[in-house]
Amino acid sequence: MDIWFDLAKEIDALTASAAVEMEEFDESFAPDTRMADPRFGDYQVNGVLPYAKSNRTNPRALAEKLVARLRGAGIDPEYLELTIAGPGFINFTFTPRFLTDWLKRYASGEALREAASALRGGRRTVVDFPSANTAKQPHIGHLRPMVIGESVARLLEFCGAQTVRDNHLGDWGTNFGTLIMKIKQDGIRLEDLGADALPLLDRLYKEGSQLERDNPELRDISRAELVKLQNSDPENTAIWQTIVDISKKAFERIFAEMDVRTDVTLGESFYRDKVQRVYDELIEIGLAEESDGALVVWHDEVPRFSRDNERPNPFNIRKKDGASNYASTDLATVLYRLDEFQAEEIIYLTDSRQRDHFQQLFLTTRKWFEKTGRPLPDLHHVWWGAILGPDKKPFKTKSGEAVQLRELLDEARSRAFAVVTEKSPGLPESERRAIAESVGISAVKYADLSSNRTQDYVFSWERLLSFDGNTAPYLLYAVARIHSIFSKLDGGKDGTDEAAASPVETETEIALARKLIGFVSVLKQAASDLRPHFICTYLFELAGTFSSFYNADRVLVDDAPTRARRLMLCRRTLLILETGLRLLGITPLKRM
RNA sequence: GCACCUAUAGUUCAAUGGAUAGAACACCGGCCUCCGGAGCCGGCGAUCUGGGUUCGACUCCCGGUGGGUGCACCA
Repeated sequence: MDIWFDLAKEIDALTASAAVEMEEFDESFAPDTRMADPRFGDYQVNGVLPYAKSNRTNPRALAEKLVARLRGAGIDPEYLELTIAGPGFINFTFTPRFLTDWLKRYASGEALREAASALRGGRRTVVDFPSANTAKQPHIGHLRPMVIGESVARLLEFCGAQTVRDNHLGDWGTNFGTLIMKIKQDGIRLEDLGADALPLLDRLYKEGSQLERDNPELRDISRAELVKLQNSDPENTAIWQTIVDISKKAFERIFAEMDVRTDVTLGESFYRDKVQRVYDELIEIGLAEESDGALVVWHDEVPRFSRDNERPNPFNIRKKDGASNYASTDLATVLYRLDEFQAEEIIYLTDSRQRDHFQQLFLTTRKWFEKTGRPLPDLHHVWWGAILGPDKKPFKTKSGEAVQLRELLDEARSRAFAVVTEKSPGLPESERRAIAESVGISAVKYADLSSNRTQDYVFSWERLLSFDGNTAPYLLYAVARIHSIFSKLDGGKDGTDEAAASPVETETEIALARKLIGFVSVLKQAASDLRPHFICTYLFELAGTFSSFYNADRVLVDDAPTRARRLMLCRRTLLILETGLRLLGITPLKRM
């Protein structure tokens, strides 16, 4: 029997093929393999229960037969034990020998990555994030797209996807009309602004919008400025370009601090000459039609997008003044990603408020590509809930403004510095600063990742910087602690040979080994649901399982095989913890 | 008004239709001459409400209640 990597998949396949050869089963049988409660085993096959029910046979007896067949079908009893429980659950438990061999087989980051790369084997995937805005200072609303997007991209890449990380910059919207109007009205010379340009632009836009609310006739001026921009008017284009450059620089600084990487930045403006083709095609195939002067797509089969609604909500792909909007550019973007990147999958990361937009985008794209004979990439919208303050309302400053990202990160650093100084007063200040930098940013990221993204979560400095509980500091500490075990051994070398390690033996060793091999299933789940919190939950549990082991079983003992296997468990825990943290976009520390 | 999301211990979060609903914080009680005490072990304590489907429901369906969000020319 091989040392399987994807254990659930192998068990599922083995069970299915055993059943195929039995007259008691037909094709409708699905093993339904899943991770089991450790009390019962490592994996469980539950599919016998519903199958027996629909075929009116005794599930327990059926399970007995299936297990007998499996025992004769290549399952090595030295590696894997099968038992039946209750009404017909089949439990699979890997033996200490298998656990130990698995740990020896998947011994490095490279080995894990290589094995995992089969999960998405080269799939060409565009990850659309973090889609920053222009003319706006980075604020807390930009946190989740960066943090969740980076982690999702890393998860996919670890699983072997070939990704293009595309920062789909919001650089072509109606807001430029307002902004240009205000800039001209105030006679502002952007080239004189220097370093404080972005906060000023942010303010100008807010003031401009307010002016429009007070004087509706200004909206026509703004609209005219936007149309001029879209028609390549040199003056407006120059203003626009300056604004975009200022914004990009500010965001690039934040990306660097947050360790967010994108491959390309193809903003909405990039598609300005590509929307006409979309209009033409959608009109030609009869998908788009005029409504109140705008060009729209109705999806009558979905009640809330249908034309006979009380409050109609069509997919508006061209405004009545002829200008494009984000629906136009998003459609052009899908086509570009298909033509240029041969995208097989596109993943969009935005907050929950854009769910309707993406649903309409996906419906429209599907009909459009079907009619024109194009392959349809898998389209996914990865969305999330809001960050709430202690009062359970959206997290804001005391004056009701959005919290600036710069201020948030600075506060994370200074709070982390205070904590690190309290815990490790002996370290030199420069090192405490460096640790605080990492702990602070990691803590903010981890808080954002550790709960199910579709839920709102409550932001609390105290909790996210705590060294107890499911937090970044706790996990970073667990990593540092294991590093220290090895740094004490002969200058970092443990002087033992893993091949000499005997099979895991004590209850706590076995529990830890089983937890470690469970990483693969968790990785798969996180990558297929695009939910990083599965990784967080797992790492936190792993750290706890390790603590129990480390407390119960002394590592540095004289007996060589025992010492070797316990050191191997330490090394592998470290490997999985560090691998997992990196998948979250967090760089582990060696000392803290 | 219509639609979507959501409701789990005192609090913050888990739980691909599976076995006794898990953690952490807080609270209470134990352990250890402890390889980093930023430790280990245990206790207390919860599925908003009413129906339904299912061998099996926190999970799926229907009706309430509370909270959030969205409803074309903003992105």
